[in-house]
Amino acid sequence: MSTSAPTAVFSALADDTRWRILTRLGESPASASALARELPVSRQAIVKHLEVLRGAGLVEAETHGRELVHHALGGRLSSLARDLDRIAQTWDRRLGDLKRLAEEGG
Amino acid sequence: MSTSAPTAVFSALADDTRWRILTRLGESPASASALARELPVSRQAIVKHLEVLRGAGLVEAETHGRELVHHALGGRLSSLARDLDRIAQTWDRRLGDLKRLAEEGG
DNA sequence: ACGCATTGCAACTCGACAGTTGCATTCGGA
DNA sequence: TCCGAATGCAACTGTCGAGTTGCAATGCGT
Repeated sequence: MSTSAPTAVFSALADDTRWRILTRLGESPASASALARELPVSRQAIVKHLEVLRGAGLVEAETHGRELVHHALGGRLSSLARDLDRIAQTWDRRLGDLKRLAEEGG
Repeated sequence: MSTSAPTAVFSALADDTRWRILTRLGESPASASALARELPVSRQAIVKHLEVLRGAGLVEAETHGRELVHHALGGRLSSLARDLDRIAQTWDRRLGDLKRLAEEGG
């Protein structure tokens, strides 16, 4: 069970440029060079970001002619969403219990 | 609408020590000194992490006697979860559309 | 076959931040 | 009142990662 630390995915999502790339790929697939033309960073920077995103399971690549086309994957994100929601509810429940105890029982 | 970049919250969640602190506070509230006794880092490190977490709306502090007791807040996390799930579904839907187009329509 | 665009590899810079240590301060309890 | 434990502030170190530039290699289209 368990919810081991999702910090790896979080780090992948924690960079602004990387987030722009990721959401951009959510609109439609694109190659590194294409992204470099749209965003204000070098192609190499984009390539590194794509490696990180792919390593985190947020992006998948596919060779298309001589281009490497990347697209965003929702799976990892939605499973993360489920985990977070579960954790959040646990916290709030526990906190509610404590507050109730403090008011009643003292 | 829009879902502006949630990278701020992500950065707050992207550190292992910070994640340990946060989930620990999800179990039960605690002061910085108490956390420093449980975790293998100095109190000052913990304090800085708590500031970051509080800045991200993930933690709230409350003075209790001479102690500053912190507890985890689920709200920010569950709203993030909702956003992520929505985004993920959009990606997968768009990707599905593209795949269908490629197969049918050529 | 040839040229242009694409990808890939490598070295380098620079700033942000996690973590530490030391010291001052404040405040509750015996 | 006095001691111990808690917080707060400040300076410093070291590492990690985002971004750049330059060059080599590969492959599609004409």
